[in-house]
This record gives sequence, C-alpha cells and structure tokens, in this order.
Amino acid sequence: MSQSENSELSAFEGVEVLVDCPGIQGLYTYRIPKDFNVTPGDIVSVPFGGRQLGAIVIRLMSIVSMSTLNYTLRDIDSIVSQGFFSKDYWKLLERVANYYQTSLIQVIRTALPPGLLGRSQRRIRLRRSVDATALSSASDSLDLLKPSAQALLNALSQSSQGDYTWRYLKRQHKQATAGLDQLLSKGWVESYLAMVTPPKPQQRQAVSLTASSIPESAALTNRQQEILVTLQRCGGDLWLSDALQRLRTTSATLQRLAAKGYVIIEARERLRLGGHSPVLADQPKPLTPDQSRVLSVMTGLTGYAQVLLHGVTGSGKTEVYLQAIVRWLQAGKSVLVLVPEIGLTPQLTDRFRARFGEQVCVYHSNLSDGERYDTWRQMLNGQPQVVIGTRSAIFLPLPHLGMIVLDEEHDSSFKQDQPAPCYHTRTVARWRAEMADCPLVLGSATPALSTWVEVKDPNNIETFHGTSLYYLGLPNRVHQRPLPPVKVVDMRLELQAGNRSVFSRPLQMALEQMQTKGEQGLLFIHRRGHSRFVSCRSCGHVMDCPDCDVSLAYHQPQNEGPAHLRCHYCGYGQRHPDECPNCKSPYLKYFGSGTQRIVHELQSQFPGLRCLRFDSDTTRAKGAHRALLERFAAGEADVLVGTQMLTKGIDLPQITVVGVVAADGLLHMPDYWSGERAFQTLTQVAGRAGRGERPGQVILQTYTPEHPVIGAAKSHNYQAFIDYEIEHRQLLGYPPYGRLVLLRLTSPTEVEVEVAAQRCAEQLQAWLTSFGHAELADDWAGPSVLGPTPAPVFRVAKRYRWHVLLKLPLAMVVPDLTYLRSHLPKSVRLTIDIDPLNLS
DNA sequence: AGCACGCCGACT
DNA sequence: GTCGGCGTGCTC
Repeated sequence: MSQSENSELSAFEGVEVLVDCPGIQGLYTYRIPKDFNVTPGDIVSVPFGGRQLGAIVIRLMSIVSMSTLNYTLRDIDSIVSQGFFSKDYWKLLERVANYYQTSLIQVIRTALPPGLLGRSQRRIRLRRSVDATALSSASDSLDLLKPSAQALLNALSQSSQGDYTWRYLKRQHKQATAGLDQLLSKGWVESYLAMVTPPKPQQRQAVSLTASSIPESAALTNRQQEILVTLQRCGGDLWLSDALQRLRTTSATLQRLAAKGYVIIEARERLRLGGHSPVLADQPKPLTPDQSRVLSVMTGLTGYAQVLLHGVTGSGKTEVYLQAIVRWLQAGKSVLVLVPEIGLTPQLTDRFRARFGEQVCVYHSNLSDGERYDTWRQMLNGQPQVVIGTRSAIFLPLPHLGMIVLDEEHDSSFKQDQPAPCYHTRTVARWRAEMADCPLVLGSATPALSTWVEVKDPNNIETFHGTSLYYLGLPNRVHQRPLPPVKVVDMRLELQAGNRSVFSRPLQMALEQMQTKGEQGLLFIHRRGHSRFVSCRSCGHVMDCPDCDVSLAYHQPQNEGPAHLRCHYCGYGQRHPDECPNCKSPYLKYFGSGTQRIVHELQSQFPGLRCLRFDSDTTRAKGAHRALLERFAAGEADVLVGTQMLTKGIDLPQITVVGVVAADGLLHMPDYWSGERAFQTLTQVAGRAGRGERPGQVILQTYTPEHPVIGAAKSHNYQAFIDYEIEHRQLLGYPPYGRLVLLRLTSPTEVEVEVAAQRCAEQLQAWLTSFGHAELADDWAGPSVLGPTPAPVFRVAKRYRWHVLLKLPLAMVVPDLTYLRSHLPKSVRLTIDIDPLNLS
C-alpha cells in the first residue's frame, strides 16, 4: 500500500493516445509505467476493452490533470517504436486531417506502413482435446449443428493448423457468428487473441573485416591469411552464408578468426527492398538548350518553390529530373519522385536504377507488408536517396528532403477517393515541400488546368505572392523530332462512304504502310465503364451483381480453369454459369472487351498483322505488364491494342502509328472535367508516336470532329485547350474557379439514405442562406447545393448511395461538414470528399 | 471492430 | 419459467 502511494507521489505521468480502432477517434488516457520513457509520436501498445491495440502518443499528462479524471486508468503495455515523427511530419498529418475533414488517426493509418500500428487479432482454433475421435463419438450431436457451424468446423479441421483469424472465417462463411457461438458453447473450438507483431526487420549473420590492412606477421595460418585476403577483395563485408560459399570455408574457421579479432560476426538487418533486375549503368545524356535552361533554373532553387515543368511528350523531362536529382544527392539530401502507378512505368524505374543504382528505392502498395516496412524504416537513417513511389509515398518519413517531383502531375490517380482521407497528392506535396523548405516540381505534357492557372494566371499572382512559382517549358522534342501530325477522321463521313468497319480508310492505310515498313503501332480504345460483361444471346439477360447495380465482370483464370464472374465494386464472385439463369439458353456469352473486339476485327481485316492486347485483362498478373511491353519492344507483334494504360510510360522509338479508335466516349463523360481528361488522354496517346528516328503519325477517329478539344489535340495546342476550358469553368464556377465538396452517403436501407441526403442538402442550403447567398441562386458561378441525387452506381455491396455536391466560390471558407454526421441515423455513412475528381 | 449487456420469441 | 436470437453502447 505504502509502495503504491510512493509511486503515485513520484513522477507518475500519463499520456493521451490515439488508438487504432475503427470507429474510435477520440483521445484515451493511460498511465506510463515507471521506467518507461515515452514521448509524443511514439507508437505504443495499449489494452483497450478486451484487446491489445496499437496507439500513438499524442501528449504527456501531468499527475495533476490526471487526478481530475473519474475513471481508473490502465497502463501502457509496451512501446512498439520510438522517434519516427519529427515535429514537421506531425504537422503535415494534422494539416491533412484538417483540410480533408477526417480524423487524425485515419490519416496516420494511410501514412504509416501496414502493421506498424499492430493490433491483436481474434483467432479461432480447434480445441486440442477435440480431434477426429472426439468428434466422431459426438457424431449424433453433429447433426444438431447449424449448417454454419458445420461449415466452420469443416474449414478448421481441414486446415493443417486448425486455426484461422476470425476476420477470415467471417468473410468466407455467412452466418459465421451464429455458427461460432454454437461451436464455442460446445467447447469444440476456442477463441483467443494473438498479437500481430509489426513486421520485424529480418536479421542475418554478417561477417566483416575489422582492420583495413591484414597484418602479415600475425599468428595466422596460410589458410586464414588467404580467407582474409579474399574477404577483403569481396569488399570486406559479406553475409555469413555468402562468405562460406565465396571463401569456400566453414563457419568454425571464421569463428576462429573472430576469436582472434580479425573479423566480426554479428546479426545485421537485412532489408527486403525487392530484387532488382540488373540494369546497365547509364550516363547523363547531353541536354538540349531548352533542357539545360530548365535544369539550371531547377538546380538554382533554394527553399520552397513550385515549379511547373511543362514539357511536350518526348521532350526529355525524365533526363532533366535525373540531372537535377544528382545535385541534391551530392548535397546529402534525398529526393521523392511520385508517379501515378508504378506498375505502369517499369521503364522509368529502370532508368532511375540505371543512373543511381542502389540509391533508388521503390514504395507502393504492391509491395509485401515486410518490404514496405523495411523500405519505410530504412529511410529514417537519413542517407541521401531517391524514392520512387505512388501517392501514399508522399507520407514517407524522408529526412533532409531536397526536392519533390510529381511526374505526370495531371494524372487523376494522385487523388484518393476510396478510404478517407480523400487527399490529392499534389496538395499534400505542396504542404510537404513548404515544410521541408524545398522545391516541388510538377511535370507534365498536359498540366492539370488547376496547376496551370495557379502558376500562369496573372490574376493569381496576388493570391500567391510570397511563394515562388516557376513556369518552365520544354516546347520541343529532343533531337528536333517533330510532334506527330494528327489526322482527324470524321467517322460519319466514313459511314456515308460505305465503310462500316471500325477502322477508317486512313487508319487502314496507315496500318498497311506501317507493316510493310516493319514499324509498330498502337491502337487506343476508350473503355466506357466495365464492358467485360456476360449476357445471353437468346433473351438478353445480363449477369448482374446481386449486391450492386453493376454487371459482373468476366474473368478467365490463367491456367485454363473454369471462368469466373466478379463484381468490380464489392468483390462478389461466382462461377460462370453454363446456361442463362433466366431462359436456360446455353448461349450465355462473354461480351468481349473493347480491346478484344478490336483485336478480332484487326485479325479478320489484316490477317498478317500480329496484335498484342494490352489492358487490365492481359496485364493483371504480376509482372505481366512489363513482360508484354518487352515482347512488344522485341518486335513480337506489330500492333499493341489497349486502353488507358497506353497513355502512360511507353517510350518506344519504333512506334510510328497511333490510332484512336473512337474519341467520343472520352469527350462525353459526366463530370465537369471530361474535356480536360479527354485532351490529356488524347495528347498523351498521340505522344507515343514518332519518338525515334522515323516520323510518326496519329489517326484520331471521331463522330464530333468539330469539338474544340479534338481541334486542340489535333494541333497539339495546349493553349487552345486551356482557353476553351477556362471559359466554361469560370462561367459555372467549377474548379479552379470554385471549390467542390462531394458528400457520399450510403446505407443498407434505401429510404434512409435518401432522407439523410435530403436532410444534408437542406442543412447546407440553410447554411448558405444564412450567409445571404440565397439571392445569388441564379448566378451559375455562385455557391450552390447540387442534389441530392442518387449516385451513378446506385447500389454497391448492398448499400444504397446518394450524393450531395456543394459548390463554393474560392473566397468562401469550406465549412466544417463533419457535424452533419451527428444528425445522421446510424445506418448511414458519410464520406466527405474535398476537391473531388471522381464524381461517381 | 469486438464484446457485454439487455430486451423479446420458441422451447424444456 | 429459461435459452438464445441480435439490437445498442462502450472501450481510458
């Protein structure tokens, strides 16, 4: 008793922590056990209800403030890791949480590698006393089991360990809760908590030489001498396993050398940074005058600056990045290079590896948890390095940032819209660069309109005074290669002339000429939505997802297995049925994707032409993307037929023909920026042609050749596109001349969402009115509440979806919308998307 | 998310 | 009368 009083009097402190638990966003207070040294930012493990959770220490608490609490405190269990967060890093996360109206813990979850905030997992296992014999003796009572309990029991007894996570079982079996309860009460299975340990750095034994020179005279045998010399020649530092092989010796011999103090054998971290395919070393290329000018501006920057590097396709932006990066590395700083999708740009990663070798590391969500953790952790050592990553890499804890590059900055995959925070990488990058006081380089051949306006619009100079904005143009391709001429073909005239093929006569001609000259081409198809659906040739029935309002996507497994149908939205899957569930007709067929149909057409019209399909079907498998590109580059095919993927990261000099099968699908998308997206896509695809010695050409087929976007794409005239697009954005008050906020509401009950959406819209309307904006209702650019409207895909994963769109002038502050949640029924979930791009 | 508590229907 | 369904609310 006296002892506990004693400890209360001593430095008995507490902490407020953020626990990593869905549905919890508040702070919780814990006691720090004596001899624990905890500081804000540390990751700890705490007891929470019946479980052990990961948590982040937000602030320390004194005994005094804790004494006012009227509940008993529990102790921090253990410290998971310390010293990860600098003050600035913390501020960045807070800023993201504030701007995107999400909880800090949500942002932390996106920023940290998975598993770092490890939490305990509920697992289910067979009781050891219950084996087959016990079960068979109880077979009479087996019959009394519910089907769900039987299914669980089957699953458990068929697995080797008889042990699964509860999460997994629940996903695999319906009614799992009921089944489990029965099994638990019979005492056949048990439920226990297992701590998921954060991925630990792998430890391996390493051998290293202690002295730089090997003493000749020492008491060494010839063999020992020999080993030391070889070890030195290998760099003086080897993994034990490698050393045994390379030195052809035994560990006993090395131990003896260690005992004599010539080498050290110790466990060291082995970083799982992914096996690199060896690449040839690469030297800096000579620059064009344009490139040199841009480079010298970039390398002359000190402190925060925002640079728009606007270089036409093939103008050599990457080479400029590479040479600018050298400067930062030499100054002992690191560089973050953000790309839209890493899988799509193997060529870019290779070039960085060729130039910087081991100083390059890659970070994206396709890495295993261990690889991600290692890459993440390795950065804390502060060594200068280049990190190439996708959007979440903007949160990597790189100390000493010298520069951030956002390549293809216009790409919409930099915007996250699935789990909150719905952040845009460009926005976060801006804040990060500001805090690190380093330049941010935004590179693109087709800059986002918002970026252009921010950097170029003279009206903005006042708004952004005090920050340095640079516009750097690379208006010409390298080696004075011209941009490929674009021929716009009016498909209406083709039809009138009796050509019913999907290929216009000019495209047919171009393909023929291309083949005779032994050149290669690309055919771009815009796939509207998900067209890999299955429908019945007899009655027209379409296979739909039972839980969502979308058709199921056809999926052919690689190894000739049975075909599957899968819902792209919720993951529901089923076998491809043999007959139509509606009319029993066996003619239930996969309606080929756009690409597949085009390949078919090509093959019947040009039997000699070899095609490769390049779309999400054929590149799904790991590495398939790269493999396909390599086959194409090696000349295994004449034409690459594909979708959106063709617009990214393909830099092949032998491509001379690019065909856009139909531009119209692109032009008429139901959002405010469809014109921008169309121009960007068309320009990017067109830019794949004529990158080598031979001149290229682009055939653009459309039913609306008079559309201004088509005109701008035809003449590679970015300014013309900007002028056209700015006009209607300004008129309607759309970004960047206004701000949008999208409220996404979902609920399993159809009426509840509708009512809730209605309520939200009314509240927002009332809020606008209170500002005296009601009379502006007929001003199209003014503030307004659009909706509520049912979402374009009305039902996903058994939940109904409604949208409310809020449009505000730039001068207005975005209100705190999280309060709307307090008025919603529990079944309704609300996602707040600030500056949404995806409005569906 | 997970677990406990608590309130209504079909069984011993 | 109880067992067992799952709705609701809390976790320092």
